[in-house]
Formats: sequence, structure tokens, C-alpha cells
Amino acid sequence: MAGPPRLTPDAAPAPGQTAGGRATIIDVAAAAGVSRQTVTRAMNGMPGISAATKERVLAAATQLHYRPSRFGRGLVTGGEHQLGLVVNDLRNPYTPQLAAAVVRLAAEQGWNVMLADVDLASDADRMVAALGAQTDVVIGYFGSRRERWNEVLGTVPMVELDPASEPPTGAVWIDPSDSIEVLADHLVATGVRHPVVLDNSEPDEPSARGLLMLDALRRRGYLPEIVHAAHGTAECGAEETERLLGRRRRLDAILAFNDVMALGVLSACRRAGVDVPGDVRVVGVDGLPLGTLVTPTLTTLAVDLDAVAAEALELALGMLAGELPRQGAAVQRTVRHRLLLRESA
Amino acid sequence: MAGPPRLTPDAAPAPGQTAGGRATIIDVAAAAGVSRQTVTRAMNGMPGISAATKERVLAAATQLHYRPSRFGRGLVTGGEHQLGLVVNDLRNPYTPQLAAAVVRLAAEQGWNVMLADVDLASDADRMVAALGAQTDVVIGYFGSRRERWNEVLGTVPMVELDPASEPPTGAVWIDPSDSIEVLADHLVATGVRHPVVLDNSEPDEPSARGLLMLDALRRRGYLPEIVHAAHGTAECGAEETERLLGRRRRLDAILAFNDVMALGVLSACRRAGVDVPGDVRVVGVDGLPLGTLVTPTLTTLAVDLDAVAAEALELALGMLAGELPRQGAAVQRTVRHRLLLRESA
DNA sequence: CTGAAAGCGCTTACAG
DNA sequence: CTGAAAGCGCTTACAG
Repeated sequence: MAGPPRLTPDAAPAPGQTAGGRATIIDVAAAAGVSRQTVTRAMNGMPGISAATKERVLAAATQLHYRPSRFGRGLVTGGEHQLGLVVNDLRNPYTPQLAAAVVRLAAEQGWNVMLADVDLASDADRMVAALGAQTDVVIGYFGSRRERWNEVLGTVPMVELDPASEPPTGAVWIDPSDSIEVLADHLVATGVRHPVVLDNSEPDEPSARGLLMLDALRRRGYLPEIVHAAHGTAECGAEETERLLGRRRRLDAILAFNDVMALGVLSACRRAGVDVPGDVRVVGVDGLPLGTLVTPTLTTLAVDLDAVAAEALELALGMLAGELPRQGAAVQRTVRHRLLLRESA
Repeated sequence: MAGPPRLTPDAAPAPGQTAGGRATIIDVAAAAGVSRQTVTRAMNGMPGISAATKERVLAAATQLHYRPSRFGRGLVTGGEHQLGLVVNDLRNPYTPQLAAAVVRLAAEQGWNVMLADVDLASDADRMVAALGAQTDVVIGYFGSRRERWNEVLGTVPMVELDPASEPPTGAVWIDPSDSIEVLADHLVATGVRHPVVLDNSEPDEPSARGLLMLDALRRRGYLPEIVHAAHGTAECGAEETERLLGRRRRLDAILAFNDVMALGVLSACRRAGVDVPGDVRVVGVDGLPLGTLVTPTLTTLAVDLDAVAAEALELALGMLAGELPRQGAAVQRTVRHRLLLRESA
């Protein structure tokens, strides 16, 4: 016989679910008629529990769909082993190359890597905030949003990769200037007369990289032309190249902003019947392994991404450990490109 | 004057650090002379705190290198929003393509993605365990280790991608069989006489995919040859192709195990002066965008990785919500390849 | 083999 | 504007 309604809800959890949503260790303990401690022993395969009890506990856990909370556990077991990596577009071949380097190095030191692709994100700010909340330190590409994200991340140490200008946080610069000089010498030596810089930027606002290229060429007596592509993709590279070749103006070298664009250049040249490197020499930047899959293979200014990852991790872990300052006098490192001669130039 | 040594350590925390390692909210509260609650308000930019107090708290926090514990916070704010993704090698172009699809879809639903590359890992088991500890659900490629990892993951729901055989957990099959029939018909229609299957497997143990190809060809009256490459890389694809072309045996089509190998095939053909598709038709599997960067562009059996990601996420989230069974009668979905005709076949 | 107690670091109501 | 109390879910000693 049911009594009168009471003020406190007396609805017992239906089988297979608990009142407040997700089952906790207490629910399982109650269901199995044991203490929380015994549940822990059963769930984690610890010694000091009879087979029968263990079985009963596990059955109750399964029945209740119990999964231990990672927060409850983390709070007591600790764990400063989570690294956040902010990248721009995983579909750009450069990105996984970098991510692979970071993941491998991090794994060696027992760190897991959480990835945020802010290009794929619907709400990048929220995503970065969430990353910061789950992670002990964040490294990556921040672009123009670095100040904002620095605020969003609050106390989580932050290391910027390839900053556009003096950053407020730790940073690893990726510097092509030396290799551009070497490349320019190489172009002179191979008899190039009319080089074109295929930049990835807004018109009239060359990228830093584009400016370095122009400058190195000018100092060697060239009158280099610069072309601005809106996107750093192969399609854009191919399109601009078609346009360049269509003009029938002299042109015997194309220096692309990155390898992916340079692959587009190569492809457009092949289609137009332009011989590379015979008629036109082509150079990319990044040093992607991808560049060896095409014919001719792509000459490029290569970055050692393992070195970038190593510097970034060292910086990040140092900041975490408190050895390095977190802000203000930001700690910085530099990794330099080097000319990787393959077949296209 | 220092008193005699005591049994309990009386060393006050030196400025800038606390006794037990990392500073907690209590340390900051004590240093600033306020309550924990006030520290929370200051750290999280909440209202109801005077500017002066806030400043004092933040100064203390900075001084002590205080970072809120994500576990302490998570315990009270909750958060079932972390997805683990297990992949094999980020440097294989297929992997980032898949990862991008998962990350994007997950982000749309407010989920973060933590990545474990078990190929780059020194200790894959430990890495998967760590992934499980930080994550609410795990999806990915498990290969032959799926039973072990299923144990390691304990109660964390698991969805296997492209299983080799009937899996014990949720799974998304990626099924090429239909598209292989379509491809075989296409080869017949274009007059192919001597196709070769370039498999990625141990000798005498063709892959399931290789077997499907052989079978479809045989049913159409072909006597297909099969070649086994140890690695699914472009280098391996190129090597095997050189060997094949060197034999001077009839050969007018190569069906590669995947796109990356097929790119190696194309490259070897180009170097050998073999016209594709005139002399030899070449087909890959996966449908990587990469296949459009080469000349000729690569015909392929394409997978819709967005669909794979969508099915996997739906399965995973369903298992989490308890709508779908976690084990036993595992829930499965299927995504099929389709023939993507480009220039190479 | 099992359990009662304490505590991990934080936030959320609730008082004042 | 500020603080005392309770509690999030788990594990780690410590008793028995």
C-alpha cells in the first residue's frame, strides 16, 4: 500500500539508472552492498578483494552503467601531463607534420596531446578556452588572436609558434632569412634572370617572408615581381601560375610562399608544357615529404619540425615548472629554415 | 634565533613557491588574506568583488604561480565533453584527413578531441590507458590490439574504425566491395587485359581488400597477379612498380592498396617513361585530395571520411548516453567506398 | 578480505 | 563586497 505523497522525492532509481543522471561510486557501493573502498578495489583490479565480492561489484557497476569520473580520480592521483596544441587546418599537409612531431616528442615524456583546430572550429574562442581548461600548457599557432587567447587561457602557460611579431608569451620563431640568402645565391649561380615571388597575403601587404625574398633578390641586382595569392593552397598556386604563364612575360623562377602552393605551381607548369627546372625553376617553403612525390621533386626551404617541437616543449615545460617566466620577459627560441635542393630548382 | 630542530618540518614556503609543490587556492587565499571564495571570484572574473581585493588576490596568485586545478574545477562543474581518437601515423596523409573530420564534427557538438598516435608512441598501451583516463569515449584504429585496449579502457566506451573482423565493441566498417565491382567493370570497359593488384600485406596473406580485388577481377575472366608490399608508403609503391616494369611482362593496370602507394606507382611510371593511363592505368584507395596534385590526377576508391566520423560519433555518443549497448551486441555501421574517376584510369 | 575516515582542489548556494 | 559551510567523486592510508 502506497502511503501519502511525501515532500522528499521517494522515487527509487529505476533499474539501470540513477536519480541524478550519471551513477557514482556511492550508487555502485549501495547496489552491491559494500563500501566505496571495495568498489574502487574491484574497478581498478586491486588486490585484497574476494572473487565473489569483486564479481558482485562489477555486476552492479555494469548494471548502473558506472564509469569512474576522471575528475574525481584526477583530483587524488594528480597528473600534470596534458598538452594542448592549437593548429590552423589539419587538412593542410604542414599541420599534421607539425602535430606528429609534437605528439611523438610529448609521448616520449609521458604527455598526452589534445588538439584544437581553430580553423575547423565554429567558435574558436570557446574551443581554446575549453582546451585551456583540460590542459596544463598550450602551444601552437595563434596568429592575430594571440592577445585574446592569452586572456582566455588565464594562467595556463602558452608558447606561440612562428609569431608574426614580438609576442607577449613564450615563442619559437621560425626564421627563413638565412636560407633565403642561400637560395638567392643559388638562383644567381644557376643563371636565373626573372624571378617571381608568389606570396600568400593581401595585395600591397607582402608577408614578412615575401619581403625577405624580395629584399634578398634586389640586393643581388634582380628586379623581382611579387604576386599575391589569397590562400596558401595548391589550387591558388596553380591559378596564379596559369595567369603568370599566360602573360608571355619573361619568367624563369617562381618562389612560392609554401610547399603546397609550389605543388600547385608545378602542376600548372606541367599542364602548360613548361619544363621545370629547364624553363622555370620552382621553390617552396616548409620541406614537406610530399615534395618528393611529384616530378620533378620540389626544392624547398625546409624547417626541422622536430626541432620546433623540441624547443616549444622545452619552453612550455620550463614555464610550467616555474623555471622560466610566464609572461613579461617572454622566453624565445629560434629555428631556422635551410635550403633543401631537390630537382625543381 | 633558530630553535632546536623539530620533528615536523617548519620550513615556511619560500617566496614564490609552496611547501607541497603546486600552489592551491588555499595558499593564495592565505597569501592575500581572503577566503577561498574570494580567490575564485578574482580568478574567474566574477562579479561581487572590489577592484582592490581583486588586484591583491591576482598579485598573490601570480606570485605563487597559482594555476587552478582542472580536476578540482571539473569535479564541480562537470564536463562530459572529451573524445579520444586513436590513430596510427599522423604522417600518413590519410590520418590527418580522418582526424580533421572527427575534430570538426566533434567541435560542432562542443567536444574536444585528444589524439593518441600509437605508431609514434614508445609505449602504446600506456598511451591508450592515459587517453582513456582523460576522455569520455574513445574511437579509432585498434588493429590487432583491440582486445587488449578494450580491457585497458575499462568502462570507457570504444568505437573501432575499419575493423579487420567482427569486433567486440561498437564499430564503423569501411567497405570497398561495391566500389571494387564498379571499378572492375570500368577496367573491362576500358580494355584492360593484365591487371596487377599491389597489396599491402605479408606475402601469401593477402589483405581483405586485396582479396576482394582479386576476386572481382577473376569473376570477370582476368588472371590477376598480386604483389605484396611490406609498407603502405609511396616509397614502397614506387619500388614495387619499378620491379614490375623491369620484368617486361605484360601489365596494363595497377590497383594499389591505397592512394599513397598509388602515388608512388605514378611517380615510378613517370620516371620509367610509362604513360598513365595510356600504357598503364593506376587506381588507389582512400580518395585523398592529394591525388589531385599529381599529373595525371589519381583515380581512386574514395571514402567519405565525414560520414565515417559522423557514424563513429553518433555511435560513441549513443553508447555514452546509454541508449546503445556498450558491449556484447556491439552496434555497427557501414560506410562504403565509391569509385572516383579522375585521370589515371 | 572489508570498511570508516580524511582529504584531493575547487565552486555553488547561502548568509551577512 | 565578503566569508563559513557543504559537496563534487574519487583514492589513500589506516584499522580491524
